[in-house]
Amino acid sequence: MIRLDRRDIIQTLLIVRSTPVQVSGGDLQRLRQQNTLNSLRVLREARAPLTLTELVAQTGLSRASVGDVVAELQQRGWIAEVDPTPGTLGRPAKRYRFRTDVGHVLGIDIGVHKVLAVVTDLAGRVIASGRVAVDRHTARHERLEAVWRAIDAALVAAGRAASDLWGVTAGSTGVVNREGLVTRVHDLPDWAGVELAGHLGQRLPCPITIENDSKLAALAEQRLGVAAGVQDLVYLHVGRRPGAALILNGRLHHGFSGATGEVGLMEVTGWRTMAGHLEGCRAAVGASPEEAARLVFDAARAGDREAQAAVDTYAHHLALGTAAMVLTLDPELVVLGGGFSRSADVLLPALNRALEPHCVRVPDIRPSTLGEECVALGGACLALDDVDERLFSLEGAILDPAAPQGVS
Amino acid sequence: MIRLDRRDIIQTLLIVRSTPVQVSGGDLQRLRQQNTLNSLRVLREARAPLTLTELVAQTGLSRASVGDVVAELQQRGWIAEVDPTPGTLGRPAKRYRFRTDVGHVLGIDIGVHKVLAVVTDLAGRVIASGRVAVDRHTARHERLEAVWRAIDAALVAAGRAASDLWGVTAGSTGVVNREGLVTRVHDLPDWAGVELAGHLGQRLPCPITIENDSKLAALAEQRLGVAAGVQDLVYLHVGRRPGAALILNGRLHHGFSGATGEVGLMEVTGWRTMAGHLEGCRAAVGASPEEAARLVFDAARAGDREAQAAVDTYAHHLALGTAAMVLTLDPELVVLGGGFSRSADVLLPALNRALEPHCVRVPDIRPSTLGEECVALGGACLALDDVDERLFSLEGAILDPAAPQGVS
DNA sequence: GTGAATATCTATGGAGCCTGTAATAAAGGG
DNA sequence: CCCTTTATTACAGGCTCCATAGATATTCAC
Repeated sequence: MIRLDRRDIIQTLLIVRSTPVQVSGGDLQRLRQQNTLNSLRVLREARAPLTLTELVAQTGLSRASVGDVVAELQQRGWIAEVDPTPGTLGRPAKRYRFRTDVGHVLGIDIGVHKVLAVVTDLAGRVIASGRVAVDRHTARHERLEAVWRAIDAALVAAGRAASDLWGVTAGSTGVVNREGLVTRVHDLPDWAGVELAGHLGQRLPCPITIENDSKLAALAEQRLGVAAGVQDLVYLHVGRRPGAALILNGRLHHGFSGATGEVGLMEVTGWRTMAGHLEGCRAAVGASPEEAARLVFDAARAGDREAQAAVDTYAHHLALGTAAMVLTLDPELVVLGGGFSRSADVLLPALNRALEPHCVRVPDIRPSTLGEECVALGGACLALDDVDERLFSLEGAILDPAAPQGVS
Repeated sequence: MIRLDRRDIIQTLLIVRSTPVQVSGGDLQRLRQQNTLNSLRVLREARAPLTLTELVAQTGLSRASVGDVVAELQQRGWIAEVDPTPGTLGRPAKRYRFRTDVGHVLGIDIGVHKVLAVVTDLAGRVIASGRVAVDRHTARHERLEAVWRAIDAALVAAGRAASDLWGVTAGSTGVVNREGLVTRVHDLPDWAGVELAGHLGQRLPCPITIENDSKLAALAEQRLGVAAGVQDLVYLHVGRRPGAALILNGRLHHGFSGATGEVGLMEVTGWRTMAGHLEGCRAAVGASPEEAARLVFDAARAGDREAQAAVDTYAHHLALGTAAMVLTLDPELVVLGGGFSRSADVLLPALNRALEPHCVRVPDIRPSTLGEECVALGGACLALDDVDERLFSLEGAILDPAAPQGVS
């Protein structure tokens, strides 16, 4: 993850405070700015366009002030007037809505088999996407070329230019450190050390964040998927090489060097070799490694005893690493994502049974509801988080939607 | 973790919240309140008393406004004037300091062998403490009685009454859930299910929080001890029954049911029985279980091969559980606390060696610098955090130090 | 000891923002 | 066409902040 913000550590005589000093009072114009941003936020989070009266109720300001604020927001282009709804008693009130189309963000999934770029508006709605197929043997420069093709396709389909983007987040396999550098990769031999942020920055004039793909998938599930609103969760990527990502206290946990959720590196868990139990099954004979697992899950579902035993063995090993994380973190929820989660109807009960003996309280386990776009969507979520922070912080407030890139 | 505040409950019954959305702008008086709190915070976190000019520089307000604000704060009793420092050029400026003595908090450690209560001022300085010895066989009501004796002793020594307390946090062994109930205890047979918050609330008219003891120790290390300022850390309680607590993103991680850091429950780690490797040593023959470990560490330090092997075995098991947490969370630091940490000179290198093969990056490991008061100190820290939140949030701002319990 | 230099404090005027109230405008129903 | 209901507009009043200028207190140089 890039964008290292080093908060000052304020020391009192004895105590190191957890909350840094933030100056947020001040000028009268500051107050107006705060009220403006507050109104904008209320409008942004409302499901439907709001009338001034509704806005008055929700912001606590007087009608006159809200009127002023709304006029300024409209003039600056942040909000738009909507046709008043007829059929109400009395004089119909003007309605205003947040203009979700004044800015866009880009989420990119740079995977082993595909590159996917999605363009969303400020509400997180997907406007368009671009997809380019690659494979394990695609060289680094070709993969980077594919990234640009996917981005261009998505932008063209969305009818937008790179200058319309307010933020970009790309997800990559491998460990991504605080500086946005990909430090360790298993799947792609020449991918380690790639300078993604710098590369993308050559043509994308906005803040760029690089993050691990599983982490972005976890974020997507927490924002848009099956874990909506859950504060503490473990995202389990189940596939040939399982992995994990954590949402703690509602935020993505990045770790000191980016290497979180790597419990599978411990030999006792058997995560490195556990897929072999599935591939060695009779039900998988002759199939490619990618297809083997699905065949075995299908066979297990159909009642094949050997396949069921293989699934149980796989689940047993998966449970070892999962239990370590669950016992450490006591999350509310475990989300099953990744390729094998499509066979969650077979895998989930097996995992539940295997976790039982280890855990004090087996958390709720749910299969992912997002498809293979989850990483790109999570990238868009993270970029939108960043936009939000810039937009609603008084310090770096974006006053004019025309030039949002000007951070701080 | 609980926050018992009867006034809160009454208000909730009476007041129907009109605005679900959090409002933070608003009135002109609100702006003044914000500026006042801001100035108070700057004064509170300054190392030395400040002049008006310095305050002007740090708050960004004009001299006139700061003058007003300071006059009000002084009149309300939050700050005090200090004798001007002579020897400066020009007219000497008045200096003001935050009055750390207007409020106090209480941190309580309800342990197996002792009950310790510390009274601190608002800067976290320990004013007085009270200590009562108990043991494993002390019955529940006797232990609760001991808690009151420790509290009373600390209050008497501090020259304060219960009504002077702005917050109380008690640390207890066992798992403490979100409601503040002690749900699972190993050491004390009749302690599970004790209603600590309700019990303490009978005579302490302020917000009361109950938390697990290791968690409070971790917090103390992050605020006052060896981990000052570290955002992500694993606190390892090494003793006959090892445990762990986590600070993530600068905050105590409580977990969904409070059972975090329980990786030792997995049989493969061997945490439940690993102390036996030390106690079985020749160096420990005849010693009580409490003393055995220290004797073995001493022998290992002196060169006893058998003792060194026992320490290595202990460290090997400790490393298994620690590696699971480190690989999961990728913390910046691991803090060694608990009884055995006094022999950190022997244990720490052994643990480091044992972690090496498991971890990608072995985090920094440091022994605790706080003594056995760490749990009570951590309690005071948590209570102070809560005071801070009430003090500096606009919603529940404490306007008058005379009656701080009245939140909002 | 006296005056210059420096920095703080005190007081006043002006501007901006929010609030509340009264008057005006716009729709639907009878 | 008039009445009811609701939204908008206009204006006075109060509060807070800022800028400026003059008064005050201390140190330093001679």
